[in-house]
Amino acid sequence: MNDALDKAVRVFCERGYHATSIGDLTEAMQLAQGSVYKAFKDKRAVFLAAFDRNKAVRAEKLQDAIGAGGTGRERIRKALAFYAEASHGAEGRQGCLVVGSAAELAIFDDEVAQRVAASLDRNEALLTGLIQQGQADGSIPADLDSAATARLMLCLLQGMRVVGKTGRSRDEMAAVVEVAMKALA
Amino acid sequence: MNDALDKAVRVFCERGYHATSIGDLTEAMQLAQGSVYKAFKDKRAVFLAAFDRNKAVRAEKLQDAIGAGGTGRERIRKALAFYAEASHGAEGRQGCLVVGSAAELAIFDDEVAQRVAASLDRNEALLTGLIQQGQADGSIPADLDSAATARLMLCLLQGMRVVGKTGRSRDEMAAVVEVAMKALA
DNA sequence: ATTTATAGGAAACGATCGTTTCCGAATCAA
DNA sequence: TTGATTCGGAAACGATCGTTTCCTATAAAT
Repeated sequence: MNDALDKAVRVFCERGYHATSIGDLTEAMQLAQGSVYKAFKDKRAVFLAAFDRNKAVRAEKLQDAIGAGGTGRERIRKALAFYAEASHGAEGRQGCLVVGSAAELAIFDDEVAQRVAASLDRNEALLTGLIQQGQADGSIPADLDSAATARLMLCLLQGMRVVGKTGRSRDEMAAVVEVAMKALA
Repeated sequence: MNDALDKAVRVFCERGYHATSIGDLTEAMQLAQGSVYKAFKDKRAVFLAAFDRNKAVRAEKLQDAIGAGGTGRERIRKALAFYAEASHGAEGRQGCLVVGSAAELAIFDDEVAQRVAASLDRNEALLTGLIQQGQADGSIPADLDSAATARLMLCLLQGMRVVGKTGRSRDEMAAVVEVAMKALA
């Protein structure tokens, strides 16, 4: 089922919610229409499940990317690099489900809006934690505003995914990461 | 007609392309269906016209915001503040047509993709110009990578519009701007 | 005043969508 | 082998969408 949801995630990323038909989903998930409606109440339920699945997968990959060791500064760089990697080439063009959901559904679907906000808040909190770790281990100045800096990083990450939809190169995005590290001065 | 297109822009921002019906457009634009189809070939043509109209309006407001005088550094700050202002409260929730188009249409509509890329490129070039002006007037270090820094600013601006959809306060966004200025050190 | 052009608005079209229902095939238990 | 249960897939539903057409009313022009 998770495999099928991963396929659904890709379709929803590429086409958005309203432009993906049930046929698109069944084709991508390799399930019959009957099976889809047996497993999910309706299209929206598939979307919400795909959203949650995507959130879990991306969160795990992000945790793997930033690792357990290293200074807070190094781990911040790895987090930025992780998003840079997802914001170029084919994966960049595929887009981000959180960004797409924020743009398409956040106004008219409270439940989706809540999940989008929760995803962003979670990322913001993770960034804040990394910054505070850096301030504790001395790799980031103690007088830095950790909350505002984490918020800047959050905006930057989401923006990279937007800009990445227009087809940028890995080097372009990697250069952005290097400049962004100045915010930790 | 520009008034009507401005209304169309708002609807497309809030609902996205696929979720806005012709009825939504006629209601917002205060035009009869017949009039819409007399002025535009189809819904997509309305969208493209609205996109262009939005681009012109926002570009003019941005130019007004950054002004003609001041150092490059000051004008960069004004540009960032202009986007911060658009990324909080009700206007923030309304969203950005460029971001929405990038997420929803950039993959399956080459013409829209081209316009989205052009909008981003234009903003990136404008930021690059402001940075280079700052390097010329001494308000920004000469050894700074103007291209990469402008790209970072572009990602940040688009990201602010994404995060702004979840309802942030003016102060939160203003604080991001202050931190972002560190990238010009 | 008559004609012409224009905009508004209703109606109807084909198409597509999400959803439900139904039936045949396959799997597994007894 | 028989029976029950699950799953795939086709068909059909009502609804909605984008689009076209047609008719009326208003205003401009002769």
